[in-house]
Amino acid sequence: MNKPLPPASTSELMTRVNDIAGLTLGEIAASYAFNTPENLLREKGWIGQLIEYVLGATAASKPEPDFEHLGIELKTLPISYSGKPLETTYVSITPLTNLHGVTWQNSVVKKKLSHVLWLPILSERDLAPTDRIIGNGFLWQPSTLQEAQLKKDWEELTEMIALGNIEQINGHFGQVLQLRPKAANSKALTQAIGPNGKEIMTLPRGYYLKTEFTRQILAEQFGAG
DNA sequence: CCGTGATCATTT
DNA sequence: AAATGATCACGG
Repeated sequence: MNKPLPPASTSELMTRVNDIAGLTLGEIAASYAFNTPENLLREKGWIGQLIEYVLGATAASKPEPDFEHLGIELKTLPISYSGKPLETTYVSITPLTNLHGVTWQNSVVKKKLSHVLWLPILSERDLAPTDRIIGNGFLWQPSTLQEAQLKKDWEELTEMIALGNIEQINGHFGQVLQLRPKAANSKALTQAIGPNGKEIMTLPRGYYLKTEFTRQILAEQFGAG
């Protein structure tokens, strides 16, 4: 099977999304000769990469929306049998230096989350990757309230980073957006601002959406209860 | 090392 | 069980 081309329009993209709903990852992987691992221990991003391929995403490994010409970011969302998110959702790497002039409006987080294609995947751990089931994908843009929540957390976290307090931040900061390590391992280091503006080296961090936030997005789309 | 794709594993 | 911290693969 040839590599899928980028969808020409949003409606074509959503047609493809609807076409794969209900299929297992094993079924679509077989269609595209995509290797399927026994587990995700060593290929944690496999599901996202498979879906990107099948839908014709273009911006792999680039800090751009997955569908550049459509301005849409693709996020797979692992869900439980009861339809709740199983994991937080990675958004982007966290800038730790050169924060002068950075605002919510021009932030990478706002840019990334401005238009998202959520694709729930029934992904309980007792299901092998090949047996996991693709759900109903949908387009989403943050509501006024959601954006206000994101903005508040982002501004608080960014201020702490800019004031040299990165080492005080842990995963419990933020109502909907949190900061957590995002690195190869705990020995990876990157430059950051320390106390008194002194340069320090610290673990690279990423922005993540908490599960309660994505649970609400699913509830709005599919109905609570 | 950075940034993409995330989930695993341990702690609470 | 849920939340936080640690980790895996890959292209550049």
